[in-house]
Amino acid sequence: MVTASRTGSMVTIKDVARKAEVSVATVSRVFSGANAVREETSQRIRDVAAQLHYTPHVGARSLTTSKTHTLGVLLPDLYGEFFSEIIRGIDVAARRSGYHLLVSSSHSDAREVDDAVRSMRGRVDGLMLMSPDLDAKPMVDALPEGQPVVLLNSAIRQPGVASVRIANKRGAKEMVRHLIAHGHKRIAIITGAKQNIDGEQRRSGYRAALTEAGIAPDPRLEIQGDFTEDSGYDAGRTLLASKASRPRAIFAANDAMAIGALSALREAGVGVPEEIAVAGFDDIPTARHLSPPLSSVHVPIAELGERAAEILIAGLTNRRYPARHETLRTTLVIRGSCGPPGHA
Amino acid sequence: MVTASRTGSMVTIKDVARKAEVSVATVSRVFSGANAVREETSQRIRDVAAQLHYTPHVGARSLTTSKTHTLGVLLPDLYGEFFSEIIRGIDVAARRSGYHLLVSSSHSDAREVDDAVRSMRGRVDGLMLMSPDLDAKPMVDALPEGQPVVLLNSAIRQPGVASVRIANKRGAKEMVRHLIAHGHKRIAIITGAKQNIDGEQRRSGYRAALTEAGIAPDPRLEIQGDFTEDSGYDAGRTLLASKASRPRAIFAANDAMAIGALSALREAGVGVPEEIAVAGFDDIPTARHLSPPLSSVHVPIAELGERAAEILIAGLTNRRYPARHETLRTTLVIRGSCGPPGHA
DNA sequence: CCCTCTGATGTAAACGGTTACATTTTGCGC
DNA sequence: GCGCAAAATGTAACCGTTTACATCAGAGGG
Repeated sequence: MVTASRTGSMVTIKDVARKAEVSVATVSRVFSGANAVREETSQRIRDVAAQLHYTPHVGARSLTTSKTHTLGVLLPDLYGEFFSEIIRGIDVAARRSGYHLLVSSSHSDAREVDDAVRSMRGRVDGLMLMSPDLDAKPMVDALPEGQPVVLLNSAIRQPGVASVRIANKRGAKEMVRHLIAHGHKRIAIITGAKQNIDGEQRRSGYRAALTEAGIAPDPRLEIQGDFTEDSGYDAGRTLLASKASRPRAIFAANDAMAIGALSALREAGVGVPEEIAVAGFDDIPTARHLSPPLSSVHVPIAELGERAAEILIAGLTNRRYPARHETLRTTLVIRGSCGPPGHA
Repeated sequence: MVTASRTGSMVTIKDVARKAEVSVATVSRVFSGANAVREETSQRIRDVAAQLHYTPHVGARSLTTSKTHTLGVLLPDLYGEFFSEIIRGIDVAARRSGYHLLVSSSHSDAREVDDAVRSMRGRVDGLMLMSPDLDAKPMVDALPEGQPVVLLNSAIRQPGVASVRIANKRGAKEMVRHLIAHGHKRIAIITGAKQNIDGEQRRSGYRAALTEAGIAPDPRLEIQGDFTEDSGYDAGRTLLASKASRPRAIFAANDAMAIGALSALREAGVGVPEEIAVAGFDDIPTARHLSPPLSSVHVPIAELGERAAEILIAGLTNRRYPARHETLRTTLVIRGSCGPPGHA
């Protein structure tokens, strides 16, 4: 077996040029798809290249062309179905246009985001930044001037910066409306992590629905959660404990917390939905396998990533493509956990 | 607001050098952590750089250093909890050592893998390739000579090529043994996709357990699935249909199919586990929320990715690090779907 | 004072490609 | 065969860094 002279000493365009007895320019033209090279020559070069196992060095190429055909993805975390779906959506759009993905996770503060962004300089053509924290402003301000970027589920909405988000408030409002239509008045909410824009907007939708129906929001029915199953469980127990103000329905700001709450109810022997109806948000795959199957607000997560990538790529391809702001609609998914089917 | 002269014309090391009235070499030394630069000079350069918003161009740097501090990840797909967990595990190990991740998905045949590998030339220091197909050999053969690589869940096990895998056979065997210990003799299996190494090994473990217990494998009890929930559902119906050979237990080669089978059983009014016990493989998060909670073989997915990354990085850091082959143990997770607790 | 040595900085050649421009071939009409 | 435009190829500068080597200034020894 023929091995390259030394590991790591890869064959370059020069080696090919020498062996094919042409200049590097000609070889380059063959591989960068330029036209003006005779078929005969082209073939010879291709043969030599194949024989030598030559592969163009993409890094070097991008240095001159200043195109990397790579998209940077900055996520706060990589945990759970939510992020994996986002990435999948991004990947779908990216590969459709021949882009690669450079992913980077756990960016909690502006400092870390800045580091990540710097470390991507010269490696990506554009960035997709997910910053669900309410104080995302500094992160965005820290971005380099001309950096093409699309924000995902971000609290901020700057004129020049494209963004894609979920219609959280609207979705929450619809779900709570549905619960109200079932005749419930005492509806509790398990809120999301403090400082999280999604959680905040969902809570806001919850309140709006109540107000709309003339129901005064009761602070005792708003339990602070943090999007984890455990916090949902705790919240469920808290709600059951208060005899005086026990709710008839619980709206959790995400499915994980709804699952936790369901466990608490089951443990306490409380019937769902007969005694207390439960609904979640996100519609993760697990939701429909629970018993009772969990009603939820379906979020098109993959689509969120896909649209973000599409917008970014559009802006890359066509400079002076306007910075769009898109909001993706959710859909209500009613299952057994919030009442008998066909009741509302 | 001061904008760079033109979008895309980023500030380079030369700009900093000029403004700080030093040579580019000195600036470079400051940013690449070299020592021999006077504190006073260094500070001045840092100030100018900050003022100019200068960030080193990582791509250019890696051209000279031939280090990219990036790991390439090639996956067959990006769908589902399995892959997201893999990536998360890889990410954990990568970021711990300061590496970035370049991910690329949907590689079904050798040709696509080859394309992806080529497109990563010069962009990554090493590769992690997941190729669960039985005919993965050509993909591996197509890899460039000196390319550092770690194989994930691969069918092949070449001397020079590091790999990390799951103890599929052992895990399956343990689960089937457990079912046998429950007194079951007629145990069916819903197998994984043809050509998939994981599925094949799990089936093999199933047979081994039966043989070990002196039970002759019955071909009618081996139903071909493809890892999807739908195929599990179909398999479940098929198994119920055959009156003569209806099984007492069903072992699905993954949880998604077990979920499908459970639906089929529920639909048919068959009691689980009283009439038919069910067990899966993978132990996805959903498993414990099913009713009855699904017994499964827990696979340390994130750990799989993490170990792969660690091995790759070790090989990168320390050339002549031997090509390791690791096999990760699974653990049995017994829940309600295969019998009353404490019965075996 | 001069010499040598050391530490700080500059010079210029890589790294592996692309591409404007120059130069050589080729094909074609006459 | 000649002239000329078009096609094919070569030359060399450049992309933004790093780094071996050269240079230079100042310190210390004699």
